[in-house]
Amino acid sequence: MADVAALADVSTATVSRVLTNRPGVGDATRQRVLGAVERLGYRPNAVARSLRVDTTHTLGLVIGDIENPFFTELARAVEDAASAHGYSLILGNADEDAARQERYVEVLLNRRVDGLLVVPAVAQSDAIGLAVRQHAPIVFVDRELPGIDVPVVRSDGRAAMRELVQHLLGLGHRRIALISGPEQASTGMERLAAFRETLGVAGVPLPVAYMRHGDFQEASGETEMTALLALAEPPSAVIAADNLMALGALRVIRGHGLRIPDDIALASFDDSPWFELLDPPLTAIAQPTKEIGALAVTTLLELMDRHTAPSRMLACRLMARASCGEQRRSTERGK
Amino acid sequence: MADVAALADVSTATVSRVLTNRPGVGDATRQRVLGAVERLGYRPNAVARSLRVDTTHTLGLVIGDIENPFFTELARAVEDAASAHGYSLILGNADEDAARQERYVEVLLNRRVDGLLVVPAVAQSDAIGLAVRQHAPIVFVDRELPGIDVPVVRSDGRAAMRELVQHLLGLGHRRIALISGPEQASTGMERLAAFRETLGVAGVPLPVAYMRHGDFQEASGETEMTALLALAEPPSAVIAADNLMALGALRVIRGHGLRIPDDIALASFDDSPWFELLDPPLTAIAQPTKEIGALAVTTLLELMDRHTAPSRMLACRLMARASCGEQRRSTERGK
DNA sequence: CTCGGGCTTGCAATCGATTACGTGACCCGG
DNA sequence: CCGGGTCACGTAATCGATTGCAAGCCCGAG
Repeated sequence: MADVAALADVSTATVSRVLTNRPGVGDATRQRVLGAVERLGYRPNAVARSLRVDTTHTLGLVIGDIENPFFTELARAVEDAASAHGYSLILGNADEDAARQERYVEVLLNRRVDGLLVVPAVAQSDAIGLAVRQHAPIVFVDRELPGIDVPVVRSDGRAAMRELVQHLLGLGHRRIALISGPEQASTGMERLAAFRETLGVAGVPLPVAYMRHGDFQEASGETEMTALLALAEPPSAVIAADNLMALGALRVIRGHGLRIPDDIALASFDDSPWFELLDPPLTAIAQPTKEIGALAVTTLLELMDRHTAPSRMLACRLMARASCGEQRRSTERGK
Repeated sequence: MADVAALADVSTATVSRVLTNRPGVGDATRQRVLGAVERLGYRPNAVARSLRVDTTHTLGLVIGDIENPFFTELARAVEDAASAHGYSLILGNADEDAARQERYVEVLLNRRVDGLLVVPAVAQSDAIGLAVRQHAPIVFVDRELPGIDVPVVRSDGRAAMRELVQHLLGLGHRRIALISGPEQASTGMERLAAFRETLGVAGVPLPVAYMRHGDFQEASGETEMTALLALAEPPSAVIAADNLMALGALRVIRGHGLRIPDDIALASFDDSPWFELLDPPLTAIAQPTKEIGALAVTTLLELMDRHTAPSRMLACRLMARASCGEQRRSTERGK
């Protein structure tokens, strides 16, 4: 910057004023400065600027598992929204691991991100607790943490699960199993609770063996589906609490040579573009991922601005296809 | 930091030494400092540190289209590798748009990332050209830019395409079409060239109408496949140059009520976990995405360290499945 | 007792910007 | 011709760390 100033024969203060479009610089001087900038290929040092103005124009996003299409779509939506608001995004992948999550939260806060979006991977987090006490702007996405009071942006898994179960009941299923998420994940718990509740209200029995816990990974979908098929009385329908476990479950079903939906019905949380290309197309609950991401960013910006922001919940959509019986005309088509 | 120093009754210099694990601090003092850090919930300011030591421990990644599963997998691999080496990752999505790409490169360099990974989206880039002249450490991934001499890490699309075409020829196909990428993308061109060449060597005619240009997006796969089916003599086999276009093409094939592979065969660049769950499972060329990402990072680190690094090319693998005829025993399973 | 050397610690410059405040030039009305 | 106001620009402090240099201390050898 000093070089630019020297070449343009002004002070660094003036260079700064030109580069930040501040008034109080003569037109001639401005041109001279811009010329010098151009000639020298000068690059303002955003690090120094951040130090001085105490703002980095950067947001942080810590997600549970970047392998999971739901999270990658979320990351994309967040990146879009952030960039639209002039913010860069630093991405952290916790890999559903407590230590990695803590480390990332620390690192991002040390980097002085202006705000932090977190999909909490584990039930407890000292780092987040401390940060919240220090009034760091944090918003939870998709999941929440008990006892930590920050805005949450997520979809209504309870209503969605209820709708899906009723859909299955309506198709005549009475032996319905659920491959749920880990106990620590609030989303997993919520979906399980809604599942039990809806069956209970309908007076449909629910054997303990029909409630399985996976870890949101493909392998656990395989494991749990295998266990279900080994039961004396296997379920007639299975719900997977996320798309990776659905993928694993599907593999096992195919491996056993079973037919969908005649031998067993399958439905999944999280829709995917290729679900409708399967044979039969897979029934799924579509989360409004893009909206969640965009809303998470605006909520975070609001929190940064006003020091308070409301939690928000978005509705899911049931994409009823043929994988649960009674071929229905599916209503959706691409986008 | 001053607060910590005051509380521990030392100078900020000593606090710094303790926090960076430098020798020359007495044990008692060290403990006092750590205690003060703990009590105050002190967070070192990485921005200030970066300004002083002129290194941010951050890498930048600008990818073509975050919507594309290939790139998200790449991003994941890069994030993994970066984090393993102690670096954070700032992610930029150029959306296959020249202006956005330029903007991101500028922003990331202004942020003083220690190194930059770019999947060049367009044929020309002033920002990258300038940066390279200024000796910014940049590595290209997957694609390259003519006239700009930086290390490139990518897979061997030429050999892969050759193998795929020969596979199709071996299955008896003689009317083979290609839905390629845009002319600006080096990968698109390379795949097209290998396609023509292999057919030429085999003496198989290639109508101009069989060479279509998409833009790597799903919609263009639909468009081009529709055009191919409308030909007087439609191809017996179609290759899509990426998985999104394959998805679009598949939609159209299904929409026309055609059967794979009897009516038309389909193969794709970029494998996906769900390809083998389709009916019939889709033949694809699997790129070593994880390896590309990891190698890109190590290449970049090498470049940062030694100011020079070689380009590297990795081999693809043909996943021959049933979508091109003659059910073969596929050799792969999972990852 | 003195001196040198090793260890611990503090002082102060530095990284590259932003910005409050001050200063001089110029204009204009009275 | 003078006072005040406006405008353009420079001076220097500041953000929060790191680090070269020097100073103080303690200890043992001579």
